[in-house]
Amino acid sequence: MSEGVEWALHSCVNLAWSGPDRAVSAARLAAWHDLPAAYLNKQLQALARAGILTSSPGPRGGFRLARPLASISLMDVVAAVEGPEEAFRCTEIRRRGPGAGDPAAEGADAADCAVAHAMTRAELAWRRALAAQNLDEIRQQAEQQAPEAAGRLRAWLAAQ
Amino acid sequence: MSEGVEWALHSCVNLAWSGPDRAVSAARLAAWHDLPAAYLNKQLQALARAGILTSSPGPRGGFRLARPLASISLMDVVAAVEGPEEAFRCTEIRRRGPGAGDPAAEGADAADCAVAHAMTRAELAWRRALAAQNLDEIRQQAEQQAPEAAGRLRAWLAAQ
DNA sequence: TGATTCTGGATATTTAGTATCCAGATTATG
DNA sequence: CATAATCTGGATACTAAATATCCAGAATCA
Repeated sequence: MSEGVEWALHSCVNLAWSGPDRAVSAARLAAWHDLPAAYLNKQLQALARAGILTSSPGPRGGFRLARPLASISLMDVVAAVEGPEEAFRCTEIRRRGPGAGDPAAEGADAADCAVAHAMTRAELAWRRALAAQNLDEIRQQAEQQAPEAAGRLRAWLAAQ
Repeated sequence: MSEGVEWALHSCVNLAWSGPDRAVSAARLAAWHDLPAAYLNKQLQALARAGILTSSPGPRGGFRLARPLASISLMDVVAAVEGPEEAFRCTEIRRRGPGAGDPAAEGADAADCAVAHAMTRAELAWRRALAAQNLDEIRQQAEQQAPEAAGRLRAWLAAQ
């Protein structure tokens, strides 16, 4: 799993803390946690393409949340950053070499590989668990641990 | 997820099909599905270190299952091949840059990052789903789809 | 004794992830 | 209108991890 997921999740919470009326540039979001600005910008673009953020160019431009945190699941963010591919990808080794069965008997509509089927089932459990958690829950827990976090971010943004 | 997981799962089922009394060399297991022998050997070594397979050198040597398929879960194999690290690893970006809170206030025993906590919860669901499935279930499903698979493998091994 | 095979380390190759840079388009501000 | 700030997307470079090969040593069987 790429680091971009961690950056994206924190950035979304930071955007919520920064308030609904201001856009925050990729450069400032990156500086807040000392991340590479140009690379974080790529992740934020992916979030914007996925409809999680909106973006606007120009002075006073930047990124902001496209919808309330409570309506953004971890799955939404992971899918936006990591893409649609499954972590386990079946390469159909059972169809290669002497172990490959009779191609005619199996045909194009052969049943799914039992190994791939089992791995996919586990991955679905992971996706369900991601979809069951939303960013507002994360924000609440983070605020319990550090109630001053939102205020510090807003103060720092105002001073930039 | 590395391809080694797919190879390892298929190889375990193939070892079950090859019968309990014979060891199969890495070279033959690899040839059966046209895999790189030396590299598959590395995965099999990992399975042996994890107690899933046993290995013996010399002529008539090779790998065999250390215990019944039904007592080997997908989680066992994935852990053996992929290692103990979590797919999502928290790099604690919240502690870097201006966004880092007062280090004294947080200290060494600071609460877990809310983002990491949520991602870990999803990963636990994945692990549970892997642990809930064993290799014998996979073998049974594969035999339903291709009842002749075990016989073909044994015949091919005998001809080697 | 010789052939077979695992073991583990060293090394090379390939791919994916990380990171930077730039030219173009858009927009706020003075 | 001119300037500066910012996103967009492509091109490119760098780094780390996965993939793959090779070899010397030890164990084992015939």
